[in-house]
Amino acid sequence: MRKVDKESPLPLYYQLKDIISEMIENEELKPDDPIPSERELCEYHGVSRMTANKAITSLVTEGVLYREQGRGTFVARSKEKHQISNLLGFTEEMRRRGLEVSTRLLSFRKKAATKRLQQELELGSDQEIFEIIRLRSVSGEPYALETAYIPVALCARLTAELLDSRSLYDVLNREFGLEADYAYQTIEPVAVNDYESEIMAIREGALALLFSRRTYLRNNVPMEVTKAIYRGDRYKYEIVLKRS
Amino acid sequence: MRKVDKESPLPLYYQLKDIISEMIENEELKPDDPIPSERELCEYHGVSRMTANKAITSLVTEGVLYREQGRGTFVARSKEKHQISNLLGFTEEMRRRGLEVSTRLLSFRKKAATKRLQQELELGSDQEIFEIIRLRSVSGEPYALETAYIPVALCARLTAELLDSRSLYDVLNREFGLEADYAYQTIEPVAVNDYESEIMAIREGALALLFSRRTYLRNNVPMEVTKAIYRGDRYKYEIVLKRS
DNA sequence: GTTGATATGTTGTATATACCAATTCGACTT
DNA sequence: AAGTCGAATTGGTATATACAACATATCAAC
Repeated sequence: MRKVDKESPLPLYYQLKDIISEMIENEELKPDDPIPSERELCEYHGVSRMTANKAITSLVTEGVLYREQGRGTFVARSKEKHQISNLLGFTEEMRRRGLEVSTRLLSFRKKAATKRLQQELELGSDQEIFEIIRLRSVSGEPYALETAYIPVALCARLTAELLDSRSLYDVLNREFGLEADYAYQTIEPVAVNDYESEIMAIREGALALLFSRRTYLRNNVPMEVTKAIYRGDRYKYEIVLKRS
Repeated sequence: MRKVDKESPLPLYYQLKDIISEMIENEELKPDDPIPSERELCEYHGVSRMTANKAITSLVTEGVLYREQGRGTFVARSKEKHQISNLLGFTEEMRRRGLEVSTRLLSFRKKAATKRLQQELELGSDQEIFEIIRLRSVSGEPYALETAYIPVALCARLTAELLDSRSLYDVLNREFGLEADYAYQTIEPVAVNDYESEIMAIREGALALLFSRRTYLRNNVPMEVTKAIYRGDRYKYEIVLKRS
């Protein structure tokens, strides 16, 4: 094990954190292995126990280690698996799972916002929105019907051509510098209606999930409102819940 | 300002955290207000500076406060809007919204785990599980039907009486020291079946959401598997998505 | 063999103290 | 009026120590 450098300007507890993290990355310490006890660490490195304690506490709050009183401190199982970035568009989400996705643009038009959309997007009564309706498919099979509403003010130069081959999030990000920061989403069970069943080639009244999402930019400006119908027989929504 | 209670079994730093959090919630301290300096806090409460420091450090890592060296420690701008604690049991979640909730225990028994549950809970073939079926109501109206499976090994002393008046998470936490750390959850649309429709007093075939959840402890040991049916006409699942 | 006390090791919390580093602000100088 | 210096205040880090709470192994007594 490397030792801390007392001459370094870096805090001792910080160096100790690095040393332990490094040993885990090098697999000198594997998941569920006990790390040296606090007393061993402070004797070995010539620091006080509080300093070792601080380094370990920090790694515990980061989820790298876990403690059990009276037993010791152990390496947590890799968290990578549990980290699902859940602010991805549909395309990115599916690609992640290694599936071939395609999107067909069904409708693209500029229109006045309804009262409800005005509220949700925090718009004045004279501001227009884009309405973008797209059909999502995986391996050629329809999967979801998505309608997005975006204030024209945010991306006036948006055209149907831009959306033709690329994902909405990608276009908004690269062409207009719009980056989603957070979103509110609700999920409800619904039965698909006439139009939806025809488009998605499923029977009318079949089960589906309705996702209603409001996405915001970093400065808390609403970026888009999306209503999406996902086929219940193909799609299962997965999320990871974490303790505060 | 309330003072810490030296006779309390709760750690001093923990009490101090609560006191500061409380003052923020009561708006005695508003965003960007400075909180008392560490030295003031330790004199006022009669604790050492390290203890005050520990309380503050903890709140800083939680994002409640932020520090500026040489200037002081300040209340962070409210994250509340974006912070949905999504690892709450049903009871806590509804109470947060100010609704009156009740739970009726329909069934409580010890049984052998199915193959599938053995896998999900990482159990050996001889290990038993508790099956807990509960009906959730809001204002006396049935709302959700929840079936939880928990390894007997984790809470052998669990009884129906314990669950009678308290929430499952509360009992597991306080009586057995089991604290949920993270969970995987899937959501699907379903039509309620015969049994479910009768219990929940809705029409057979009505729309509902099926939540399947696998909850883990901090050491990545599976704690419970839950299948819950939520009435679609009453329940809308809300989540907040954040950028990585 | 089982039980129970004891010793030892672990983390959890807390104190008292010390010095360092960044900021603020007033007093003083120019 | 502007700049400079230094004292005071704030958080940042570190030490040495102590006792509590919990877990586990060991060994003696039954």
